[in-house]
Amino acid sequence: MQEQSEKKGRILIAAMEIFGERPYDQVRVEEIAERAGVGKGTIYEHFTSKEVLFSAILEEGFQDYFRELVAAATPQQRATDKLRAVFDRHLSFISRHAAAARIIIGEWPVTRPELQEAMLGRYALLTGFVETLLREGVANGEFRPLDTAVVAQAIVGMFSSLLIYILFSVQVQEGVESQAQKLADFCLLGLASRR
Amino acid sequence: MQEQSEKKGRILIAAMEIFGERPYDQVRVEEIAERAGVGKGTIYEHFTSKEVLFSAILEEGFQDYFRELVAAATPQQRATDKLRAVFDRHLSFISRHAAAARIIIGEWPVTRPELQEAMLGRYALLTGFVETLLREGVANGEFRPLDTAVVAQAIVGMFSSLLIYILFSVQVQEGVESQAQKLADFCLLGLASRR
DNA sequence: GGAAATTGACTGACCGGTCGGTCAGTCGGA
DNA sequence: TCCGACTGACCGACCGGTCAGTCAATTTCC
Repeated sequence: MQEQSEKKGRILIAAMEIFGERPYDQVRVEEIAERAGVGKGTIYEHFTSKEVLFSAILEEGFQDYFRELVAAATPQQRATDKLRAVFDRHLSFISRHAAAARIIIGEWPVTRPELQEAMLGRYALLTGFVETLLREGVANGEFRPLDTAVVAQAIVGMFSSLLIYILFSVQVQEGVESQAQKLADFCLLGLASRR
Repeated sequence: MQEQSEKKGRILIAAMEIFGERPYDQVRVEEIAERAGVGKGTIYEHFTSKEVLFSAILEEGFQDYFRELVAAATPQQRATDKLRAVFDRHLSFISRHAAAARIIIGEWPVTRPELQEAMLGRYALLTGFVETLLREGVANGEFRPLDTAVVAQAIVGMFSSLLIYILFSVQVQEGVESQAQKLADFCLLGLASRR
């Protein structure tokens, strides 16, 4: 039977959902198997351990996320627009993939030691990406001169505030889009070169 | 023996340290007992379960943190200075109490379901506090009119970026203080009322 | 002496990972 | 065309290790 990869996909999806719901130790492998409609043994056919499965999810989820952000920025001309588009896309991603987002973005500071290095690599990739946008803006005069590294980190930090907003719909009445736009506005004001 | 509370304190400290080092399930109660110089049973004299101990830490840690922020803001006159002082104090706190910070700030989006409500309460308290500073600034004209709720969340998000910076000393050469100052600058620029 | 505090050996639940068995599908030979 | 030996994906009952939490024994202090 050629279901192999199809089942592997189902396992990944189920695992993503469940790991997104509660922390690692509260997730039973058997439960993932059930949700994936698969025997427990089958999971070990594809992943050598629970932890390997978890880190596969992390990697896959992050790749999807990162790809989307990059794609959102690419078509734009001005750095300002790129940044705005990235904010939008970030928001859109976490709305569509709340579970994934919680894992790949929410776990930055908390990860298990074994995965820390990989996590930091991804974090650096993300801030690096934002930083290139900032540099671009500074280079062409859209933004004031600034410490791009620091601000890039700040922006990534704002991303996680949007994450929390989405996950828990913390107070605040209006829609989410306006939330993201306001964040972007606030951010861009801090960047703008005009006095 | 009246050591009760003294031992309880040692337990809390040890637990804080260890829970700060790695995730919940990788922490053995016995290990906490050892580090606290106490028998395992004694822990159960003070806390009915591992989870209760964990949530006690969360609460205690957050209270300390929050108190410090409030205290830092109080003596200042202008909202701008208050905000700056809060940034400083936040940084100072996470430098001094990395383990605690990792738990109380780093775990926002990831918490175990049972503790979620409490976590959200704390999160609301924190953003609420920042928001009052913003409102104050807006009221006396230091800041432009803005959606204080949104920006408050953004600022709390920036706090977590500083946390990651401290925890992992991600790239960036210069000292941490300047890091915090630059964040505050960036932030205040986005707030300033002057055109 | 004894009440209170402390302890750590012990127990039982729990769950990650294994492994022998099943069975659908394949294919060479009759 | 049919058969049956073979393959390997799939499964879930089971095993063994790991702790959280208990409690009888011990120590501490009055």
